[in-house]
Amino acid sequence: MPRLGSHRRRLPEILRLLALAYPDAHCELDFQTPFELLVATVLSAQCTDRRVNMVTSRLFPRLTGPKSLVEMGVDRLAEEIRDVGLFRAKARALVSLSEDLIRLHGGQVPADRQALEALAGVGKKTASVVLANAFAIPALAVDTHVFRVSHRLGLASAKSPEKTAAELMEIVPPDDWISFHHQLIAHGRQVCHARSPACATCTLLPLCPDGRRRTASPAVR
DNA sequence: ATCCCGAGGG
DNA sequence: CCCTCTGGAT
Repeated sequence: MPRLGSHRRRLPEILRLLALAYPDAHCELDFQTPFELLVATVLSAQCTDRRVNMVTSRLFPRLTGPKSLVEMGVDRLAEEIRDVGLFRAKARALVSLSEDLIRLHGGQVPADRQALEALAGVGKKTASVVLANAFAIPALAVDTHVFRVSHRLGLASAKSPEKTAAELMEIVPPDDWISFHHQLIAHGRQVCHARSPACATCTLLPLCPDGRRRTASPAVR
């Protein structure tokens, strides 16, 4: 069995195969404005995008901007978003977030990482999603899928999501960050599952150190 | 039981 | 670093 080269040699092929397998990978959250995406992303913690979209399809028609959420208040908002789980914490975060937007940015969502991460309830992950999908600014959010899949592919070795993001941004061209992010998530959801990855059907198997380990015949070890 | 594109607080 | 917040799907 031939050895796998360094990631620098494998990366272009990995990017090519991912683009081939997931040509339409994109943000699965429904939104019309940066503010709607920000709200949807906060709601998406520990919850499927499908469920977030069910909740926001009821919520968004009644929102004009952050002012609407402040006026709605934590308790009423919590009832509206109950189905996404963590609803009290998320309602509190969304109202504080809306107050921050009004106070600091005239109710507009800033297209700037530092400003985004300074908002209540917005961390690196949420900031990256908003930058990439609302403003088309290259960002590489490392969520649970990106972390797991990039490690299995041997593209990253850091133990924290932040350091993993740094490793990936070092080797992936900025123009590919957004699509790479969506493709790794699609792959993580559909094939490279946390528990038992479907290596047998994975088109990346020849390029994946972990997959080859998993599928190697026991006789040779 | 375990998982879902997290963030804040201790 | 660990815990908590939370409900629905599988």
